[in-house]
Amino acid sequence: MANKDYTLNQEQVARFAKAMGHPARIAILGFLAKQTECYFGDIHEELPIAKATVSQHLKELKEAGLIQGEVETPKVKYCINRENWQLANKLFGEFFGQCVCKKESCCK
Amino acid sequence: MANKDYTLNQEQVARFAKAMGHPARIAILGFLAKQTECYFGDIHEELPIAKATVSQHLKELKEAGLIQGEVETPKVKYCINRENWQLANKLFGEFFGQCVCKKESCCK
DNA sequence: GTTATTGTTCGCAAATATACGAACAATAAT
DNA sequence: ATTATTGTTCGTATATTTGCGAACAATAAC
Repeated sequence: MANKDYTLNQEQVARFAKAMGHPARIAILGFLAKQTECYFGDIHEELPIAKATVSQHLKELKEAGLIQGEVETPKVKYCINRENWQLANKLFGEFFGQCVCKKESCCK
Repeated sequence: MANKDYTLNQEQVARFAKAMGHPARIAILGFLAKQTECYFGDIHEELPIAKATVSQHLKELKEAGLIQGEVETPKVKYCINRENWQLANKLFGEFFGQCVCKKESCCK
């Protein structure tokens, strides 16, 4: 084992990836990405899961920084966190772009 | 709840993302992406975890299709699965690109 | 003050994920 | 045949994730 520990970049990419690692959360993000109107109820209607579960997924996405929410009593409005969305886009782009295997395979 | 179920695209993105949702696996992918020589021992040396755990992470990455391995007794050579790497790159690019929040925020 | 609406939080159960050491498998070297 | 090298698999322990219904909170409407 070498110098141990992971870089901040690796941790950040993994954090974003982990948040995106469930179809329901991908569906939520995709839904939010396509609009500017975005209430909890609308999101819930799009998904085949209970509202408690939806709320939990939203919480995880929020903690990962990919979305944000604001209360408009009695509703709650969610949307993409634009800044972190762009950061994630950049990090994933760099991550995939670093592969030397663009033209030739490594293994056979 | 609407039409239920997730699309194949959503499932695939989530599957790739889930596989990338751990710093050790991000480190492994990053390491592999930068070379054409890539034996288990080299990967293990880069990581702060036991070989059994490394082997397990490699298995997950292989099952997700992001890497592939071939035995060169007594060693095992791993590398990026070029085809799926490019697919992942494409899917993530499209995913992040679909956001309408490129120039204006949705929420305040 | 009830009642209705909209979401969140709590408590729980079941399933997965993470990590490790020990045992094992396959070959090569002695 | 023993021994050494390189990884995988097994068994196990612990932690996290996923999912749900029920209870709760915050307003608004009556």
